[in-house]
Amino acid sequence: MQSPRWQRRAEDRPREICAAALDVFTEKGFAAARLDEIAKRAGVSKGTLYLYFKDKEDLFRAVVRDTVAPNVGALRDAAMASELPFAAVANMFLSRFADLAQRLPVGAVAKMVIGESGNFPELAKVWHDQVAGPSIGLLAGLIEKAQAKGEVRAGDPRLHAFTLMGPMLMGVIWREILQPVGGAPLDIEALARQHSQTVLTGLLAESEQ
Amino acid sequence: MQSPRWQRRAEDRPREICAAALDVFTEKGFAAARLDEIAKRAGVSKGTLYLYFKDKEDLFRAVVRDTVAPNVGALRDAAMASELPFAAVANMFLSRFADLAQRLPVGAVAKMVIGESGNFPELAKVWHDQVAGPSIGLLAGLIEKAQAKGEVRAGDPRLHAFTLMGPMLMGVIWREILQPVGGAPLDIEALARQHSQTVLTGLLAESEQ
DNA sequence: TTTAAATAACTGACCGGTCAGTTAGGAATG
DNA sequence: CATTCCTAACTGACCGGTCAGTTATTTAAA
Repeated sequence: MQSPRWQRRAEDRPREICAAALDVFTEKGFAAARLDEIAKRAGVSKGTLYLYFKDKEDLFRAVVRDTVAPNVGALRDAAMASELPFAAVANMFLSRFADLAQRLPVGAVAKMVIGESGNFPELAKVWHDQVAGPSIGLLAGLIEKAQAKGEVRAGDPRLHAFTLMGPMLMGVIWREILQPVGGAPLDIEALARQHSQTVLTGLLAESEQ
Repeated sequence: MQSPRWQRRAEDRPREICAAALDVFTEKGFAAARLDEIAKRAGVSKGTLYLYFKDKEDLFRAVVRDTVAPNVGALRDAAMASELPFAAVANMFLSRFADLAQRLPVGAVAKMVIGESGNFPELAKVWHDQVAGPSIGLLAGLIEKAQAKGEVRAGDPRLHAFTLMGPMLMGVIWREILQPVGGAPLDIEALARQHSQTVLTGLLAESEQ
């Protein structure tokens, strides 16, 4: 009595397929990703993909959306505590981001969005409108308020936001792209800690300022 | 008396083809780029591509190499003046990078390397070994020296280098990926100026430190 | 027994790469 | 200076493999 050749699992399939697709899409990019490969990794035949997704593009979008969606709210929360001193908020924001980047494939999705931004402008748009834009905007807003209270030095709040977030993005990309080809390992959490300390009070030794 | 259907220009062809290929590869990525499209933009027939390049992959590598190569030395020079105070060196480094990013398609190449890093690991390796690694290493070295002289505060020099360069990378990516889909325009030079000021002496107002 | 789920064989468009043929334009000749 | 010859440079139709998407068929399970 051999086990059945396959089982009907309409509930789990979409998730499993998305997971497999995320792997392949991030490894190869959209165009070079093979549906046969995705099906194989999902433990399913190619035809099955078409039971749950209209076509390759539909699957790609589903993958990005499902992986991005959970992130959206998480960071906003970190800024709710806007009564705290700016230093504390910035600290919290950075460590929250680092935590997120540990558990979710932030780097992988970023890589996909960057790599396919030419072929899927609306995908880059989703990323901008729902992730990067709001995050930067939020930060810039916080910074502006803190400036009004005299907590943060003068300067374009948006550029300050880049100063704050840039190293984290660079860290994520380093891990995703360069670490696999021999780049020295990078501890994102350590980066978040040291960067938040450094950026707030300056890279220069106090005696030099 | 009509002008000839084509001209023999063996000297210029490779450059022209590379330029066209850079455009198409950065727009579409490697897999989605069509050789017919590249040939068309280079004002040449598809067969001509094969007179100068072995195959699509050879062309791709040539494009990346030719575009990356000129950059390699440029930044190193900025650090030669290592007798100057660290603040001056950092300033020079950042503004030099911004200048470079204005004139060369740094963002476009970065996008290509990131997007195709899965399919061309050795390309990511070239980028790491010849561009990112040395730059970070150079910066980290400078920082370490400056720390020894008491100019720069304690902390992992490499992480400090991320703090310094991250925002610039983020700026380049923002311009390349998000600005075209509605992201607010970003002035890289302004970013370099403000960031170098800010990061050296701290984001917090002096009264808060 | 019915039907929804899944498969595996199939199709056809598309595109990287080839190559037989064409042309520009310089060199040799008168 | 005109003419002929020669070949590197170039073209574009074509071929064969690949792969997204379809369909006829089989099977699990209600």
